[in-house]
Amino acid sequence: MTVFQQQGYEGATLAKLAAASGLGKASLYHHFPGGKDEIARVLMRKAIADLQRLAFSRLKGSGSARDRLAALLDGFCDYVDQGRGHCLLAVLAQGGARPYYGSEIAAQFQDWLQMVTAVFEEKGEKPKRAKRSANHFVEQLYGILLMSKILDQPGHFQQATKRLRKTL
Amino acid sequence: MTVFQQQGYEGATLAKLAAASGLGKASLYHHFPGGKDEIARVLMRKAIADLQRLAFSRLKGSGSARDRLAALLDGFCDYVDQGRGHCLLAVLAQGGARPYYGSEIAAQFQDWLQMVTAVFEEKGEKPKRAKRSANHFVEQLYGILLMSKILDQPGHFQQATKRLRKTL
DNA sequence: GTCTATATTAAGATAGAC
DNA sequence: GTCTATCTTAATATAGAC
Repeated sequence: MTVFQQQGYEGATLAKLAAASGLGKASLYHHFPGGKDEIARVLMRKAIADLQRLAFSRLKGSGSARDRLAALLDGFCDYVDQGRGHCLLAVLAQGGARPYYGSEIAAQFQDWLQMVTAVFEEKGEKPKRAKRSANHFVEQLYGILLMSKILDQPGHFQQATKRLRKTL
Repeated sequence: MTVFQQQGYEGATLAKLAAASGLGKASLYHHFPGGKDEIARVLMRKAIADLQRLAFSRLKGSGSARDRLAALLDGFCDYVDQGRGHCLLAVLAQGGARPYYGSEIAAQFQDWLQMVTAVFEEKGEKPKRAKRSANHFVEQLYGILLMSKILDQPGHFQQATKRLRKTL
């Protein structure tokens, strides 16, 4: 997972994957006969499951709408290791592998956006505005993550997510 | 430029660069003796110059602070071809090539953030708050761009930037 | 300046021993 | 289930003709 997150699909060579896993290349093919493509696909589904479990599932908790959005934000921070890590879904959706994995990722984000939209409606916003708020919220999560990578300043992610938390 | 934007550093092979440029591989080495690394570096500096010229330089215009921020936003939309293209700087800052190009990119974004901060101070915001506003603004630009890639819906970029324009 | 041809290395992938 | 060894292809890079 780390290799794909940091190096992207093309940069994640079997040699690096073998080294990172502690196995030989042939052993990787024993577990993943489909090779690199299968490894990436399994990791993509794991990333979806992780992000669902750590972040978006927390919208279904008890608590107020505001608290559940805050819980989602906290879960996202955990998922990306407080800005030190990446999101594999964002990585795969941007690079040359997008044609192979993009549609499944897009469909998942559409689901998640609907979940967030429902929470903003709960807060009293009308459907159209709730949808805009949901888009804005998720865009902020990924905007903060991306700018933290670009600026490469420890603390930027924490400051920006703290700022976002206040606006909820 | 397009090949690097779409395929990332590792995915941008010399064969693809040759095909896209209409030259043979050997001709690319005539113009760029340093090979792929030199091509990427030249393109990175061109991307900085383009983004400066199309977007951030417009903060220095006449007009109100609000109008100049809107001009920056419009310039950014042009730079990324209304969401259809990528930003090479974001691509290089995220992938495996980050150790080689990241510091120059980070320094440039620090400069740009300072320029945006100054405009928010002009709008009457105190230094601390102006810095937060500037961070938030640039994060939104890149958050919108990234989410447009993830969702892959024509129109999402336009809708989101229109929404952002209203909040200025 | 551009090309063909080629050298060299690394990548993805498989065979078969243990 | 893991390994060494190997195959095939593709990648970076260069030589040298035109």
